[in-house]
Amino acid sequence: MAGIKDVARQAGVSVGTVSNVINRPDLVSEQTRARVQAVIERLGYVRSESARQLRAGRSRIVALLVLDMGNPFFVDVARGAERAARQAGLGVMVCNSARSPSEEADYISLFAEQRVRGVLLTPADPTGRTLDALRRNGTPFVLVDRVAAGPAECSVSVDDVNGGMLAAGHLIARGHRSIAFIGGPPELIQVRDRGAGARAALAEAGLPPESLLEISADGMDVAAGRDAGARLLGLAPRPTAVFCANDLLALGVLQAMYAARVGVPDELAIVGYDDIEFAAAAAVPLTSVRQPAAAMGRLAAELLMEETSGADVGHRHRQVVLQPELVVRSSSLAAWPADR
Amino acid sequence: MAGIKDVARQAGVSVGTVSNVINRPDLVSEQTRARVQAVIERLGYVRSESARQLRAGRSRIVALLVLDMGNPFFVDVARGAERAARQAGLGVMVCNSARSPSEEADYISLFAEQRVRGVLLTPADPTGRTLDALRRNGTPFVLVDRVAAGPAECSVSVDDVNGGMLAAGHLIARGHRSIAFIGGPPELIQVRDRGAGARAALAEAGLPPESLLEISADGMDVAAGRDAGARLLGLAPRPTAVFCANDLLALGVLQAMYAARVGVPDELAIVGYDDIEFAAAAAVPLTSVRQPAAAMGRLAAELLMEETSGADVGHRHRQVVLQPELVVRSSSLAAWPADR
DNA sequence: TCCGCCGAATGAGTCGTTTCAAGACCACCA
DNA sequence: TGGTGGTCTTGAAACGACTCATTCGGCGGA
Repeated sequence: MAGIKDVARQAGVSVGTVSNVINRPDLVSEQTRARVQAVIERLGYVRSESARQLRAGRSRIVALLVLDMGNPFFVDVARGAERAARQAGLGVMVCNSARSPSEEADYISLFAEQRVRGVLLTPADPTGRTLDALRRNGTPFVLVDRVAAGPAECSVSVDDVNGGMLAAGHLIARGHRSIAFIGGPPELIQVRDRGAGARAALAEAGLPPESLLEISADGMDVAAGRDAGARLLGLAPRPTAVFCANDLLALGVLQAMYAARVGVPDELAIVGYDDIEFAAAAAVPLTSVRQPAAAMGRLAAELLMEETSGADVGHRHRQVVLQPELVVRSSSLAAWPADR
Repeated sequence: MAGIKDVARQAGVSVGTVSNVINRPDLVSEQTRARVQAVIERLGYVRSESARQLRAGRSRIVALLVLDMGNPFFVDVARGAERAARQAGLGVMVCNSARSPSEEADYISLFAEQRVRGVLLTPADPTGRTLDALRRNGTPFVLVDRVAAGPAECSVSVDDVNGGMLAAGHLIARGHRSIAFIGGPPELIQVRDRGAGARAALAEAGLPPESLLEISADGMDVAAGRDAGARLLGLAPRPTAVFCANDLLALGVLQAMYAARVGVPDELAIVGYDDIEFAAAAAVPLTSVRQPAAAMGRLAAELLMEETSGADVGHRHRQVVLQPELVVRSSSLAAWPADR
């Protein structure tokens, strides 16, 4: 494979000049530039990124380490981050820790070897060892979908309490007075926050706390939702609406209702959370709370680039909190409450 | 950041010895090794991948360029490829061309700059310019989910004709004698092959060709499926079963049936294709034809590594064709045909 | 003719690692 | 004592591009 020296020799100039043709064309005379360009084309010369990096001391790559590549949410985060990085001439390397602390640690050391510009991540390791490793070797990072522990670190997250308020508020506005909240394992902060938001919405509307019936699912997947839906069906005065902490739970509930021939939304309104791609594809398109995933990715990348840009003036570590958005579809639009 | 020279100085040995401690520990005496290791730990030394690459002339990274990161199929391909590459000590860089030939071309030149070990890709550019670029600069590649044009190239693909046979054969075995096939735009080879498989299954069962009613959707998404489902509902003797070229189409049909209160599977059986993650999460869990996505990724990576391994002995370019698998769920299991 | 200036081109030095021929040291045997 | 073999260690030469102080050549003005 042709190197810069081959180009220089064939064009009859020095390597320095070839380098200038590529990186600072204004320093080179018109005709020299044309001649060198021609040789570059002819030889199919491609510069070696590793040599550039070695010289520059750091790479032009930002790492993005997500919890689950299969989750459309993170795919959107990746898209947002990629776009922002591209505009700044940086590449994004997307990696998947699959919620495994050991894979996460593997990737972190890979990143260190690669001398990446910085890391955007949602940590999988609850002990925080991952972040310590980054801090130790001085790799800049931005937390995604988590709030930073202290003011010396950047993070971008979403306001889950408000998300819960949006969902429950919508159901209340549609006339529902008895609402179930299907949450997953209560140790997940996100689930707790969404429930808290729902309670706040009830209180704000002047409804008694008993109007919200909390059902705890033993997971955050479709099967758990199906189980919870079955339990819901067994209740004597059945709630007229259900708010699920997650779209998968909502899809599970929908399955249970279909099997029991309970009409959605007329006999039971459903609101999910996350607005995953298939929320709109469900048998009854699902009303859901959308997280601004692409914006998170973009902001995270921008914070990182601000921190690592040459212009050292004034990067303040920030903890950005974004607001979710309610996407209304058929599953919460029963005809009757509007009629009353 | 500490370099190998700092380690050497502090440990009182030469850089060569430090390198040996890291890469060929058996050449170094026990006590020297321990001393050097201690210094490495203390200084937090991390070797620079770019310097290694520069020396080695090529990187330890395999690129995977997929059509659509949002598609669970490709996520599985990525997982398979990643696992195989990991075992061989290589990293995988997953990139998303989003079906755009220009983005694809951008990535190809990025890969060239990075001197990647090889590329696994599903080309987005129908003109084949992408592959020419790879051939020109001698980057080894393996086609994924496409059949190679000639015997001088590797590919891993899936037998779509057989997939169509499996789907239609299943419906025939369940007693259906009038089946609709909802295909997407006919210029897609995959769609044509799946339809051809379905026709072959009918012929094999001795049914007349009219038993298969072909409906062409103007897309491969849920909306197109909903439209096709509406058209299906308008038919006078309505088929008792439908085979969709894609799970998204099938979900769209399911939506249309739910809205029209046509029972699935009792009044209409549905079979999809791809077995995407949400096939099982649909209101009626969807029978579907699963593509061995992870196996494709693994095999593609293995073919590439065989080609690029130092052991030059006998890599024959191969075109591997894998077989799909039918996953039966509720959407095709009506009670009645079994009873007859 | 000499000086100074300017744009253009040069080429040596540098980045951090791996590799490899050569050297140092020791033990053993003849 | 000299030779031989073996184990460790060394130091210098790559790898390919970028940078920057230096040089070159030409030109105008004194």
